[in-house]
Amino acid sequence: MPELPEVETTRAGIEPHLLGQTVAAVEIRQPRLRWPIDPKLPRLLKQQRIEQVGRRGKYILIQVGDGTLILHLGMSGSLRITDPTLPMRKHDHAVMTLSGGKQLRLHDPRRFGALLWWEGDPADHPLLAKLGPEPLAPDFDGAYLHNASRHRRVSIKPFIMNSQVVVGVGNIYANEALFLAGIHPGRSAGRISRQRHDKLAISIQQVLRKAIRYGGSTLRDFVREDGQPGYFSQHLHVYDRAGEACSRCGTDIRKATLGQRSTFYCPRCQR
DNA sequence: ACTGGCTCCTGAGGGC
DNA sequence: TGCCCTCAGGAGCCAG
Repeated sequence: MPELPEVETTRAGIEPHLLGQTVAAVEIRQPRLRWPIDPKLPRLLKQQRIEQVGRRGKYILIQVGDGTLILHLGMSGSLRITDPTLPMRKHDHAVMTLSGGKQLRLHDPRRFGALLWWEGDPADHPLLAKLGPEPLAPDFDGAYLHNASRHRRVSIKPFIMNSQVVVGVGNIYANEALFLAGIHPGRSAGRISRQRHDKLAISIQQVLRKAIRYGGSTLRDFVREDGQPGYFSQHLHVYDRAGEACSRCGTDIRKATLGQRSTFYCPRCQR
């Protein structure tokens, strides 16, 4: 399930294949994603030169001459760079053929992803305008988290998963970061001290940086642009480890539901 | 202004 | 072997 590390792994993987290339053709095979793909997209992109492959939160931004292709992988999406002769797979919903001959294919079985066209500054797009800071940027720290959480009663886990608070932290890394910080996922965000928010901000950055180094986490279907899985899954301390011994104290990892999401934590290490 | 619940979708996995 | 059920989840949207 693509969170920031998986999206960044994908972005960095496709970037060298796209930069400076021209879009030769775009084929929409299944327009019904989270929002319908604009039928004009192939025409809008044709002959456009790819100038930048960026990222904002979990959105990949492919900037061409006249605008930006905004791409979200949802929970089951992946992008691959392939040879055009490779047969299409089920759920290959959109295909971009590049001037150099390779193809960029969007594969997304659950179709929670999105492929949108935007002319103008991507930061002004309604989906991006209200996003919180990037967790790996200097403006994200304990002071910010502490300030943003005052008088908020929501549990800390859904709080850090809220993209208006900070982008890119999904269920896996929220669980992991709270474990590293020793904070119980159900604790009210507004009742966490400045010092513990410092530790949480650092833990979020640590777990995301490390996951990016390992190419993200592959649980079910995430693959990199070359089809390889990510290798961070084996470094997860609590996620999907209910009943296993805590790596720090040996207590059984517990599973609970918080904000309709599976939550894993060590009842002894996390308070 | 917040908060929690619902929703989209398909495939994996478990029970019988 | 096959069928049915449950669960997984990003994030917009809505009601209270």
